[in-house]
Amino acid sequence: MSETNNTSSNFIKNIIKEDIATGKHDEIVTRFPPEPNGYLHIGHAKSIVLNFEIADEFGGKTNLRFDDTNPLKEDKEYVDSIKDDIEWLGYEWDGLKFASDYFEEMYDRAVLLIKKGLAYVEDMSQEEIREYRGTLKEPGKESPSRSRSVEENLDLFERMKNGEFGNGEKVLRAKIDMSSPNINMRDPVIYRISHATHHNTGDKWCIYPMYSFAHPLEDAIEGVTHSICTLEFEDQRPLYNWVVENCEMEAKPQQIEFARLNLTNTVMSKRKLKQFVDENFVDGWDDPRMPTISGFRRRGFTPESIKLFCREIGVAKSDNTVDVRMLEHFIREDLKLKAPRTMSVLHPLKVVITNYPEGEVEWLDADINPENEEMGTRKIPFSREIYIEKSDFMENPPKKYFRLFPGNEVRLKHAYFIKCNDVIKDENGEVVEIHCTYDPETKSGTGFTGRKVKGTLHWVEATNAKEAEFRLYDSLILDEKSGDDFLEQVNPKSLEVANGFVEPNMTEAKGNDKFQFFRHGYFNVDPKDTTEDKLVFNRIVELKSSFKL
RNA sequence: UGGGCUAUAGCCAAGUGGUAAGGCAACGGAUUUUGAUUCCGUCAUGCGCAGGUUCGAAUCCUGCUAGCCCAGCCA
Repeated sequence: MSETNNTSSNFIKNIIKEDIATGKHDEIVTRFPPEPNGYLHIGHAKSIVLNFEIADEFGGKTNLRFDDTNPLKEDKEYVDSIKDDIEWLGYEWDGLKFASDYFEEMYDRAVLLIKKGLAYVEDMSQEEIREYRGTLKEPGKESPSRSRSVEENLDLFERMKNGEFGNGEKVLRAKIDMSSPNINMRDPVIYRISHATHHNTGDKWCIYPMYSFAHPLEDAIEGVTHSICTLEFEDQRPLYNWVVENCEMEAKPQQIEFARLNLTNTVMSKRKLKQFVDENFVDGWDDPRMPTISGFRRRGFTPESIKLFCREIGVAKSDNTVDVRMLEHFIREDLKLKAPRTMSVLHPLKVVITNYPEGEVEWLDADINPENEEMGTRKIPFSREIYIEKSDFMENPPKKYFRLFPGNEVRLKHAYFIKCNDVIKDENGEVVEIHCTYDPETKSGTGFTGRKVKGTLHWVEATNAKEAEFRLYDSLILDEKSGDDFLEQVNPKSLEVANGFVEPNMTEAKGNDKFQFFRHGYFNVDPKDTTEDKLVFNRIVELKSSFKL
């Protein structure tokens, strides 16, 4: 993966370089630690790219570790989707781990803490614990349970494990400092009782470790050298270090926090995305409008484009909102040389070429990608009747309109010049057909230079055209400044469905094939809804355009 | 004075005492059988603000200001 080394440095790489230079570590170990309670999104991709490529760059390892310490929220379905998404991005993890693999050891470490007088079983209710915790500005109070003997704590904790108590009756707390200015240090809960079936360990356990206790242990057990997480965990770092230290872990992983990704016109929280799914604003977690990895995949984004984007946005500690147009830039960039060019008409308008012989069809040569000649050529039919784009004709055009209008001549891509002579309208005055004449002298490829035209139009020959559905996407969210009422910011026009035509050879297209439709943009064959008789195309991104009507 | 963190262009971001990289966006112009691509050019006398140290400060010091995070038996 040598493509990873062309990006500028960031503060995390600088820390690692320093750690290698000083001999603190010989080998770098990172991990990507998702909780299997939802689908991965583009923000996770930033973390995946960071963790995997940093280890790769410095010759280390990266584990995929599921942080499955809360059976109420987690599910194997998510484990599978997460693995799929990471593989699709093109990364291979070194170890496949589960926090639940370490439940036994975590339990032992908790017992160690109790023996050292650094943890105790709490009798108080959740409400009481909260009251005793104090507030942001006032210190907390010590619980009566805090002074329990080691023996009693040991006994109680074992009975917790054995299922003698119901949910919420007891918790295990670390004994740290109830008056700490950092609330995380005010005797945090490290084990709770939850009589629930775990996707991995079944009913073996009814007590589960909390994140703040489990995570540092998991990292230390795996020998993770740099535990990279997001900014909201910064306040937990003292607790993280406390756990590693007092549980007498051999490895001393270092937690480093970076700012999570925000995108304009996008919501990124799992809660909100889940709401879109549950309330049917979208078609599911992989709806092409969703910022999930699976949504981008179905939309037609390539792994490479997402990785290029993640490398380019950088890694820092300041809150940020990246312009989604930057992501769009990288998919255009990636597909430019890869995607075959083809012509499609999304909103058809029939054109009759009155001086072209009836019943005759000629097959024209067309290059598949003018920027990548190795892709070769294709044949496209041409005849007396074709379809052009509705927006490529105006009866009364404004200045600088280069397309078709009465009396004007334009080029049909790969074919001939045509000139508009007549406009046919229906009873409502709507244009339904255009009559043109063509000039045989102007055939593409013959080197005709007799006269010039300003516009070149795409088109599809009518009798051989294949019907297709086009899904034209716009952002799901109109304005990124959205609070709890973000549903009010939902774009009612995030999806427009058009029914039109594609070239006849497109019948061979398969799910996830990507094309550039001339003058429209890049499209992906929808892998779910495309059938033998109906092609469905998802618009990945439009071509840039300086044209304004 | 609860604690933690952040501040460099419209948006990201490098920069770690030697005179503001790069990308996106935008705007000019050339080429163009995609109003695309490509190419060329423009875009911070300035680094949240105010002082100070220094021959020299985005970088060091002092004091402010603004924004984000923290009171789950979630992660």
